[in-house]
Amino acid sequence: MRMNEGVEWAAHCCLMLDWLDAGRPVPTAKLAAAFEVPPAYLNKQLQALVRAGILTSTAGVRGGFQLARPLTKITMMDVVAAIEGPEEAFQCTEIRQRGPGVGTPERILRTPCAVNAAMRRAETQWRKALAAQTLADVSAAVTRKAPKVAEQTREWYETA
Amino acid sequence: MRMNEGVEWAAHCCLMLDWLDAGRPVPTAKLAAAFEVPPAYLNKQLQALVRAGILTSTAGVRGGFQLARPLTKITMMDVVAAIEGPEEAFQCTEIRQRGPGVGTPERILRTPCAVNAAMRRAETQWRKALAAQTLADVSAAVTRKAPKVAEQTREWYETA
DNA sequence: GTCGAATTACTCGGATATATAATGTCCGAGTCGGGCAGG
DNA sequence: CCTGCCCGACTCGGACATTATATATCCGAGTAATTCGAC
Repeated sequence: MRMNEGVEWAAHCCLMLDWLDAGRPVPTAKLAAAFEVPPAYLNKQLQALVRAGILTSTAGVRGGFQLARPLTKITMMDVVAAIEGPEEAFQCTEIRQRGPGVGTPERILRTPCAVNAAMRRAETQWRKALAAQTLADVSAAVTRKAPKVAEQTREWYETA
Repeated sequence: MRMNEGVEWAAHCCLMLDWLDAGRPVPTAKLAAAFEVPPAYLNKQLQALVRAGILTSTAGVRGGFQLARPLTKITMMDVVAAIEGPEEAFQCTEIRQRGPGVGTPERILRTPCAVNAAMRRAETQWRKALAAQTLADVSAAVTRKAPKVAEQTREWYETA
């Protein structure tokens, strides 16, 4: 069970877009250069963020990606869901009711699978923790340790 | 990010081993028949449970698998860790420090990655929720809805 | 009848294929900006 | 000098390879029960 690498990329890209505060779209190539990741593959992840409504995309010469809303309105859960999809990590296949059954199918279907319930309980905690943290919180944590990060990022962006 | 199907199998097998209360090892073939899953592949998952110290295995004619300790001493976290391995789902690759850097490497290495920290916080909640639930709890939840499950399971096992 | 050793069938365990998903690449459609001609 | 149109380059977007992981299978090593023979 490994999470897609794209989640990390997506989160960092959102932060960078906020720090740049470019006022205009930032192309994939710039972001890819900043993190040394394959541009085309990063583009694919950014597309997913657009579909999720986190970013907006602009085509054409000075095109690229922009934040669709402020970081305070984007949770870690939003980012993860955008890249990983909405489905749960644990997928109950109801093996309990297969085979030379224990109990009648009817009764089994009425009661939920306890293993599944336990898994969902844990996963709900995970999702709640992710939803409780906005990208603004994360950005603030970075700024606390490295106050000049936004300024330095802008500086690099304008020179490169 | 999908969890291995083997986790579901492993959890249900542990429950069944407890319900059977056979007093002797139960072979893979029986468990596989009960759930209609590929025997050889199930065997692989059970091996992982043995390596994790959740089950004990016995070779030979009347061999098979047994619980190494009571269900009260086995948490959902144990089962997940046995199948999925110990590593975290989110793996920080430190992309922030790659590329035409923002800030000096030295300073960056001193401060932890805030994105990673946020992810770990969520994942810790998940792990805590899993560790808080023992298989005994899960078994109790099943028994509450279907009190005869253990009896029926034994009955099936002895006839088949 | 009892004991012991060889045999045999059964089971685990890991090495080996196959299917599926994640990662990475490529090319076309669309669009914005700039250049150029005409007024 | 200003305005409108055309051209071209840039960017996104999705279709297409490639690699890694999960799923599934197979066969050998080892063991315990059973059988057979000897005492």
